[in-house]
Amino acid sequence: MKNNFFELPIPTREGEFIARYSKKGLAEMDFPATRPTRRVDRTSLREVSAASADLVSRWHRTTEAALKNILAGRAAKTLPPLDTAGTEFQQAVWRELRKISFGKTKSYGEIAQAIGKPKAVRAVGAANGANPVPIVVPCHRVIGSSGKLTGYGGGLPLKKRLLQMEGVLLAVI
DNA sequence: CATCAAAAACTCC
DNA sequence: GGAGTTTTTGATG
Repeated sequence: MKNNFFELPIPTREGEFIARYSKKGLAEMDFPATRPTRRVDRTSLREVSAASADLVSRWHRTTEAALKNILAGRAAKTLPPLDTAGTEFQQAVWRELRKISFGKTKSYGEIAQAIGKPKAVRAVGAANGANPVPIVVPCHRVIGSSGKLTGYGGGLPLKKRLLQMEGVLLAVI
C-alpha cells in the first residue's frame, strides 16, 4: 500500500469483491471479475498513512458485514463512510439511491424527479453505471419505469438475483 | 461530438 | 391493442 487506495478483497458467495478505501472512507468496490475500466485517479489519491490502517480495517469490517447481509437477502445495518468521487449530479443520484429502503425499487424517472430534474432520466442511468460502490449503494434497486429490469454493470442475472433475494417481485421479463 | 443501465411518442401491423 | 422503432433529453468522457 503506497500512494493508492487500500485494496481489500471481500470473499462472498458471488465471488471476490474488491473494496477500495481512501483515507476518508469507502471509495470504490468492484465486482469479482467485471470491467477493469475503473479509474481511481478521480479521487484524491493521497497516501493513506499507516496511522489510519486500523480505521480502514474498521470500515472494512462494516463493509464486509453490509455486503454479506445484502447478499444474504437482508438489509445492511450499518454502512461505512463513503468517499465516492463524482460530479455534483452523480452525488445527488447516489444519495438518492441510498434512500431507497431495502426491498424497494425505484425507476430511473423517479430518481430524476427526486433530484429535481425530471427529464434527466437518461443521465440518471449513466450516473448509476458510474456508481463506484455497487450493492452498498443500491444501484440494483433501480429499474425501468414499468418494473422491468434494464441494465446492470455487474450483469443482469446478478441484478435479478439481488432483487429477488430482497423479496422484490419483478415484472415478467 | 458520441455515448449511455431511459422514457415517451410514434410507427406499423 | 401490441410490438418494434424513432425522437427527445441531460450529463459524461
